[in-house]
Amino acid sequence: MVQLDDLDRAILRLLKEDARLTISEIAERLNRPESTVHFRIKKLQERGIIDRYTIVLGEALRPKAVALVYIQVETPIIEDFLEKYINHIMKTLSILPNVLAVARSTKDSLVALVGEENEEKLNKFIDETIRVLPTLKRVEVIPLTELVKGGDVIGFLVRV
Amino acid sequence: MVQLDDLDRAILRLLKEDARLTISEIAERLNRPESTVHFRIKKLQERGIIDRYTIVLGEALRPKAVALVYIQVETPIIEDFLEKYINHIMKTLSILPNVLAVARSTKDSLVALVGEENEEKLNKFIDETIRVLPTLKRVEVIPLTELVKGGDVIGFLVRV
DNA sequence: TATGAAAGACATCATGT
DNA sequence: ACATGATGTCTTTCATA
Repeated sequence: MVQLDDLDRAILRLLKEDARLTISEIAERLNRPESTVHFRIKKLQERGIIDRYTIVLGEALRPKAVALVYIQVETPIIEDFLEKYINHIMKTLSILPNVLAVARSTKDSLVALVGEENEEKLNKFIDETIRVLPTLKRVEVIPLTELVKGGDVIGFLVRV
Repeated sequence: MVQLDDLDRAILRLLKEDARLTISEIAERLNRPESTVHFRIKKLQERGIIDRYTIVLGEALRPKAVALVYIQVETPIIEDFLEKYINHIMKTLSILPNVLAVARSTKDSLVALVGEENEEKLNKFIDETIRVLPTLKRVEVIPLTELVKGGDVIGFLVRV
């Protein structure tokens, strides 16, 4: 369904590294004419393969302590309530600036990626904002001490 | 330590949404001269606050089924071995294209974000590549069914 | 640090091979 | 897919406040 040839992939890889490369620079590196590179990029954008261009923020603005928080809620008698309650928690967490990402997991659980300046503040946040939520069955905190792959994902997620 | 004024933040927010906005467009939206906006962006880059420019890949290239895999290894007698073994696992996983991110957690655990076309392939991958690793104490799979905040993080992480 | 103006570089598009 | 050229826009630099 998604047809990409070597040139498309090469262009995407270069833009992923540095989206500010000029068409002429890309053309030179790949030994292709500028007009071709321009045409390909235009198509990649139109096809939605390039979704958007963005910046990654540097260390200075990234939280130093991050953790995944797995939240499982108590299963009520009425299942419809569970759905609404989980959605409510997710929306509530999403608003907070130190909640970098929120994802639904199973029927009765969700995960949040949280960040703070340091460990103490992070734990304080988890204790005072998450653990206090009513009718939780389980809260599992998975600290992330070192990012090996996807190392700058925090710089991508953090807001200013 | 990081001094950002309102103008800096406004510029960063705009670039985060769309890093291809021209200086003149940004200048117009913020009612500032182009040269000022140019100067600020230059400084933000020099200070490393803007780390880099990149693209987010669209739905077509994103894995449809993603999950966090929490991996805890058996603690051996010799602690030095634990360290080396965990590093080895992390490096091994990092090479794989459907492993989107890898992070160290505690002394004896790590987390991987894995993605595949569909659920079956994802489970197959986890079973055949992760669960088979020797001396694991616990493997916890947390499927991510819906990303509420940070929704395009997969498009940021995925490689071509 | 901020600004205005000027010069050069660039993307974009049309046309044709 | 590639080449070329024309056009308007953008970035970058610099002098000045």
